[in-house]
Amino acid sequence: MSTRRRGTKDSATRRVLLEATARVMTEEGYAAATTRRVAAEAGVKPALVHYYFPTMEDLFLAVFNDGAETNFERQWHALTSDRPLHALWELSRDPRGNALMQEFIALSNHRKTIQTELAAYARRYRENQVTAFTFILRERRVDPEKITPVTLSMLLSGLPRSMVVESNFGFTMGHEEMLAMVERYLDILEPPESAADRS
Amino acid sequence: MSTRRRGTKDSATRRVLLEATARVMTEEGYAAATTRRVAAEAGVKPALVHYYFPTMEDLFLAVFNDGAETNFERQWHALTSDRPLHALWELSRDPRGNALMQEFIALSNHRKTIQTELAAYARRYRENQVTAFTFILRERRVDPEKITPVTLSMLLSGLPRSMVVESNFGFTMGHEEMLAMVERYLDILEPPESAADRS
DNA sequence: GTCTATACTTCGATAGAC
DNA sequence: GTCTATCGAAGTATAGAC
Repeated sequence: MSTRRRGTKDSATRRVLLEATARVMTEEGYAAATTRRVAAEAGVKPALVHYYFPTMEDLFLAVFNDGAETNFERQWHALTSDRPLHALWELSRDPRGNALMQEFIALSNHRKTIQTELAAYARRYRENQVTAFTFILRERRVDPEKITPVTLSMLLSGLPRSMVVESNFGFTMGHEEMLAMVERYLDILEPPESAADRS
Repeated sequence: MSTRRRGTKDSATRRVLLEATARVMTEEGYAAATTRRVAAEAGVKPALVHYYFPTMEDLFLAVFNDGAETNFERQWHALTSDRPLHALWELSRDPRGNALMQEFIALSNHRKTIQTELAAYARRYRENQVTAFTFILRERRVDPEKITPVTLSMLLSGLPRSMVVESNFGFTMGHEEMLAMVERYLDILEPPESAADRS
């Protein structure tokens, strides 16, 4: 992260640039997010990009943190909802939050700074889930031999993630069947109409 | 795919270029696989790359098909082994076959031709598994309410895939626990010493 | 048939006018 | 805070020498 002078943190233009970059990245891949392309998407001149973000790395990191914050908020909403497991499953199936992170994962292959941020983000995200799941599974008296908080977390995140990836290149074989199976399973852990509200 | 004149299919230089490209892609990401970088890795002049592969797209497609073939061979070995489920799980956990495909998935975001190839590859790969699993699950009398061939296939591929991705950016929280859980489960379907050779 | 020299484009980034 | 002008490096691809 460079320390050169730059625009204020709450500038409207800055926001426009962040959103333009995220849009380009999700729709055309991170490699398409060039100074010129981003500027065009934001409706400004290329040099202005470097006024707000001295290097491309600064820009990518800002976009990442912005997206991470959004994802944490969504996660919070899901975890505090009536049926956290169902809500989380739906959230993970949503291509919106996934697409951008997918690009950062790819980008992290040759940007060490992104790699560090990504690991910290993933850790916090999983920890949040594990904390919530510990309560849920304990309350449901689920046998730890069958499933544990962290394995459930990995299942409910990893599985939809790879399904979203497959959908993105037009491959959906087995998706519906998986969907039905997972929902049957989640309905056992979290009955539909809170019919099984045990003490 | 361009139709311009190019080197013979079995040229040694061609092979060197394919392997150099695969190496650069897996180690530094697809965006690093540029004409110059690949040439340097292969120890040839940049322009020679375009003699064998008129466009970068031609090169990417050739590398993809090469890797796909390797993966199909590995899959075949796993599916025809003593304990296909265990072998397949190990195969999917292997970063080697995964890393390159991961890059092509990212690349497919803005290369339509890659996208098409990828979908065809994924389809064939999953179909192979589903065929084998149909026999295995039927033989084991597994309740289709619990797991079906295609869902098992998705689990045994998607889960390790997202674990490999996480490992790549240095995040392994829960991996060991998941590993232990899956192996316990696989041991039920495929007992260790073929102790349960029924019928 | 194999490789090199080179054209042309686009990249990130900066200096300085407004 | 935004724009014009421009730099050197790196990108793909081609024409033509060997």
